[in-house]
Amino acid sequence: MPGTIPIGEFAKMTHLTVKALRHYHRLGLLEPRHVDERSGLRAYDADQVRPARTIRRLRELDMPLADIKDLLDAPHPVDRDRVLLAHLDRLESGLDRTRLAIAGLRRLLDRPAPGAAVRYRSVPATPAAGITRRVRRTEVGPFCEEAHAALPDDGTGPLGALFPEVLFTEGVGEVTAFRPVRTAAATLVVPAATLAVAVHLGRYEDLDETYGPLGAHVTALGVAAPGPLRELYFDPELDLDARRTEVCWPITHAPR
Amino acid sequence: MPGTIPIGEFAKMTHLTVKALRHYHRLGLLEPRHVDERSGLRAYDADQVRPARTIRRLRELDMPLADIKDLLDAPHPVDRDRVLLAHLDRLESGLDRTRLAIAGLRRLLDRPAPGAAVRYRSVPATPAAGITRRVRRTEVGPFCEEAHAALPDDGTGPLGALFPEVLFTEGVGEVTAFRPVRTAAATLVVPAATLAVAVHLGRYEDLDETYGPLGAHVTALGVAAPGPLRELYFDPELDLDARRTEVCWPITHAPR
DNA sequence: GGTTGCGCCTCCCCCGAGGGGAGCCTGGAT
DNA sequence: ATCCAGGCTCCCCTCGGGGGAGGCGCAACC
Repeated sequence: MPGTIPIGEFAKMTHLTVKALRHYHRLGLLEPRHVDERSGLRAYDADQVRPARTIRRLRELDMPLADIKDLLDAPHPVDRDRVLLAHLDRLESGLDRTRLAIAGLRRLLDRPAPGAAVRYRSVPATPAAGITRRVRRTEVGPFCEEAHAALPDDGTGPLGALFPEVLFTEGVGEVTAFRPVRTAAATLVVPAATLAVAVHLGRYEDLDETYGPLGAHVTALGVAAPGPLRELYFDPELDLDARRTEVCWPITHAPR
Repeated sequence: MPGTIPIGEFAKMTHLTVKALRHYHRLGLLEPRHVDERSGLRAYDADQVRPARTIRRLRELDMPLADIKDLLDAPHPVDRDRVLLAHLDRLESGLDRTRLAIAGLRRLLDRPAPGAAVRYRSVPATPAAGITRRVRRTEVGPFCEEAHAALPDDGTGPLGALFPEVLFTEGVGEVTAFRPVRTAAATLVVPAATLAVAVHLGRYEDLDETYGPLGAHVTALGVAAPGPLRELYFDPELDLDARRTEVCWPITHAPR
């Protein structure tokens, strides 16, 4: 006689609420062993307690239900481990993010407004090897790292990236990671521009600290121009805190 | 001339999306310096970049917008620190939760089904000192700890708690933390009951591992009875992993 | 024989922090 | 004259359920 445990009893055994159990049923995550056709009453079996407990533990790790489903459906323990490890990686990077945010917050509270030394520069159109992909702003770091690693280097210039304005206004856009190369090896042309440039020292995650003063400077002078922003990375191999990055904001002309 | 930076420009400076900025405006979290009455166009000022960055950092810490508002509105740095520390505590406890979940998951994957040794026992109505409060299941641990610390002890019996069925089925209910005392000092009576009892060794957070087999046992015998479940805590002063807890499930009668 | 009341059901709306997109307005460039 | 960029509002969607309304069937109680 399959399915003998009513949902309320099952809830007590698993410490999952009735609401949650019905939700998991609807999603096909944990189907009661038997559902009465007339009344719709759910009936569970004792051997479903373990999967239910697994779900509960994974939810305590904030794993999305879709991933939990994948994990439970995976027939092979290897696949399960893969999903699990992927999630633990996510947790880990969330932790990193938290640590960085705390560090940034501390700087924000401790220091007064830093201000930025801004220079102006006109650059010609430059042939480069590059990779373009539509990414969210939160994924820019990993994308650039990956893309830059895949680019050739013939010593023509530093690594860089182009960020369209929509990336900032809408949070997603076509980012181009590039490195200048001799014309023969180029896959794209970094457009000519007149730029206001500020130097950022430190982690890439803290670049907003330089964008603020730079942008304020540019708009205060009324020389802001449309077009993608760009960043140039001079010491990607150095320690996180020692990296020098140029942030370049398009302008119509160098003031005065 | 207050308010000169349009929202898109401000988004580039702060790395907040236009959507997010409008959302913060609606909530009164970050009001543009100026809003055109006719067109509704928002205009920000350069000195709003810093508060915006603060918001961004706090959001990276998953602080709720309401708390961020409190923090920004707090005139006194002491108040700010209080809100901030409270949030860091929350993060910390979230981390604890994660660690526990990982440990529980490991046990779940490593060990086969543990099974539970179940005994039966009838207990008489017992006078006790107790505290009752409506709590969510996730807050049961802190509540019991706090309540038990406030209860008198005359050596009559071990600490315990009563959990109504709705606590499990709906996730919230009136929990009673108690300790048996001589009649004169009693504030409530723990009701008489016939109980199926299983012993749990280890952390309170892992008690569901004992509820499962115990409940399965009880329902398999068909002797489940209505009424609150109870737990008795024998070694609350021992190390987390060494604590002995009796989980008591109401039954109609001891089988055979 | 009513009438509670429990345990279960479905259905709908709600949260938080925005994302996605439709549809409109306005100003500047072509 | 037309197009587009960039702004606006409004509405629906996400995810993991919580809260509650309203209904069904069964058991116990008066």
